Amino acid sequence: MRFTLLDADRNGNVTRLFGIDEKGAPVTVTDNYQPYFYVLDEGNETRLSKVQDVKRLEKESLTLGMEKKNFIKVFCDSPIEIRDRIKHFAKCFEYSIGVRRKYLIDRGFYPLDVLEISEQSHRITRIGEASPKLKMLALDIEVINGKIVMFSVATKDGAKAFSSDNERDVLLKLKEFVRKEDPDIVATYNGDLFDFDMIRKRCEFHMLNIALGRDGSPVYFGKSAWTSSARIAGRVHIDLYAFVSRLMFQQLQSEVLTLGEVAKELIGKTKEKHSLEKLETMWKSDRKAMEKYCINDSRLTLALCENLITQIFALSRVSGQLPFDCSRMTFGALSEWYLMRKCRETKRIIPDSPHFHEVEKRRAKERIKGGYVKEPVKGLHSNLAVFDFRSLYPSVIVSFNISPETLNIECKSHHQVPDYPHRFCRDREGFVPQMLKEILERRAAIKKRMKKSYSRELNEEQFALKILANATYGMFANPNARWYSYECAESSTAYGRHYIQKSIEDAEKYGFVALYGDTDSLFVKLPDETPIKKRALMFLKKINSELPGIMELDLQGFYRKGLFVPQKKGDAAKKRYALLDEKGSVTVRGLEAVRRDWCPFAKKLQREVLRLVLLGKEKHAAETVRRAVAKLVKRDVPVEALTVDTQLSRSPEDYKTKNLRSVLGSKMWREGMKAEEGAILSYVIRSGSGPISDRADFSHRVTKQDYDVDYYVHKQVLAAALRILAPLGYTEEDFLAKGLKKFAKK
DNA sequence: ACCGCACGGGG
DNA sequence: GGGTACGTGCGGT
Repeated sequence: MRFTLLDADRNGNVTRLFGIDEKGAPVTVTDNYQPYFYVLDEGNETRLSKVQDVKRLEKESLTLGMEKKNFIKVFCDSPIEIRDRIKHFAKCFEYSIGVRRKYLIDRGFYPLDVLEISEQSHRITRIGEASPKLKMLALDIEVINGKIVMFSVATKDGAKAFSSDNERDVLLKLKEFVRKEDPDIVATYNGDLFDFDMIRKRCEFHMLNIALGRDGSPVYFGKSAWTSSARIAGRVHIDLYAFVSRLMFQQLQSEVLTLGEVAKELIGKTKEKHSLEKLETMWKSDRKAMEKYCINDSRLTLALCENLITQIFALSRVSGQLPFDCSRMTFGALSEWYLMRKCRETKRIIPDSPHFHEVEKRRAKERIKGGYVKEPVKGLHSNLAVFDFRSLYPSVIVSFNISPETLNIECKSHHQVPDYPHRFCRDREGFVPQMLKEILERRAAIKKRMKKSYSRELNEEQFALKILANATYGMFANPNARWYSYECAESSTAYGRHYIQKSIEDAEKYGFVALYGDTDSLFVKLPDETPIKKRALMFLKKINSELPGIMELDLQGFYRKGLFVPQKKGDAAKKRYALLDEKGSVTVRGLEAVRRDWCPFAKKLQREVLRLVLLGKEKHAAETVRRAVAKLVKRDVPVEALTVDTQLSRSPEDYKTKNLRSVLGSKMWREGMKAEEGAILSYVIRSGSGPISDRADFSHRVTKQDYDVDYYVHKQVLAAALRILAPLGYTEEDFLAKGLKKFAKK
């Protein structure tokens, strides 16, 4: 029998593999697997064989650091436990790798591999790869006053919703729908932290067991220190928010990762955003409209999943991690698992995770100096060229052989790190640079093929490789990482700073004005802001002829306009700019007031101001701000546009300080409304004096006559607008007409 | 200026 | 599979 591997879990020494067969039917295969770990062979075999619960020993030769060494493979059911018992006399390795993952690594199985299970021996062997057609279902729930009142499911055959005042019915119907569709993939948007968490809580309340698993098991939750994930046995739950927020956000223009914004950018479809109050009203008065809203959400989620699943699969194939896991990983974890696979394939010892006290020690070290930032020349500029180093840190690591085992060792020649005593061996290639070089070469080959004939699969594969390559530096700097190396991280950024600074100097010598530079990128214009293309290309050629190793400067693009906002004093280096390209589309970084404690009125104004400024309509922008201020002062702005939703992260009495949430929450208690952890409060600031926490009131009982003009003018509208207009020389005074001055702050 | 706390997504 | 996010902005002192 043949099947495509989609997921796996483990119970004791039995691993269950989930997949689908050639006809697309679900398959579960079990395989026995005896866990083990390694001990450095120091003549301690006899002693090891006497340790209780050790099942058997084997000898193996593996590379550790730069040398081959002899190890004893210790088979036992619980490597961590045995290791604790013997660590006083044996040097132990590979005890800290979860069995489910170690199984796949040892067997050499990659997700989406086609595996064959022999009828006679039950041995599982790898046959090839597949891109299977999978049954996908997207799920979305609606919650009113803490109860699940509605859900919708979307599949390729259409979408439907179910709602009822009886929550039990909703939950039972949900189970029925999912089990009837029997999807391979369940897609949600924030299902790990919201939908499935909510479903679990409400099931507990009703004492229901909602068995969504293919084996009849309920949804179960993988806990990690700061997040949790919802697993469904036999199906792959893809939480698109988890994926997008960890691995995709850098590719996105949008700085908020709401379903609406992400879907708009990736699939060109979006959703209407309703306030919580609106939803409540809909539930009371127009359930059909609410069903439509809910169905739209699950449709969007489905479309987004269809769009992203091939990318997730590409990451899975490259990193060797299951789609469920790799769609929830951070860059660092992904690259670590890749290296772990490669260790096994090249017969190396896989480094273990550091222990807590070791992590603490690493954390206590001084922060590693980061990339170089050239403060932007603030204001609006014309005719810009933007350069960036192609994969700066990966190319530095490869070019200078930066790896823990090549650091400060005896050798004939070495690379000397600028401004640091560290040196890296030049004679023999280190493990990390070797792996990285492989990734970069593989990616370059794919890009070459793409130039001849573009395909989506190739693009997704090169993107997966890019993620892996870019994560390598972060791994050196991450105290939790197996390949952590303070010196390697320090050296990577030192080389990075050296070469970006040098390229800035060279650009200036070449006659450009260097407007801004950050880590690996460089923004320039000509002094008279004349067209720049020809000179930029000449400059690029010159620089690249001088760069060492595989380092290379790329032309990122030409822009008609660029607006730069300087960092506040003492602020960490952060990208803050907006660009207008030759086709008229706008790129924004770090400027937008996207936090949810900004009211819709201020957010909308800021977007408009930015658009106008980039189009060169600065006066028009200023006038728009003035009009917005005047409208606020005339009390002509609807309360909804000033309403901010906030969530109680704990019960009101548990807040340690007096703040807006604690005050509002207690107010609710006093008035007999429940305000528990998780409650959403929609508030508007009333006029008056004293801290705003005292003046925040529930939006439904605030009218246009009550809102605090001063607060909304200064803390919302002008604060948002001035982020963009301040670098152009505007101050608050410019927007306060006579008669409004009394609202101005001294 | 500093400090403590909360935010993100979802409803 | 976690004993640990993370970078930042707000309000209060």
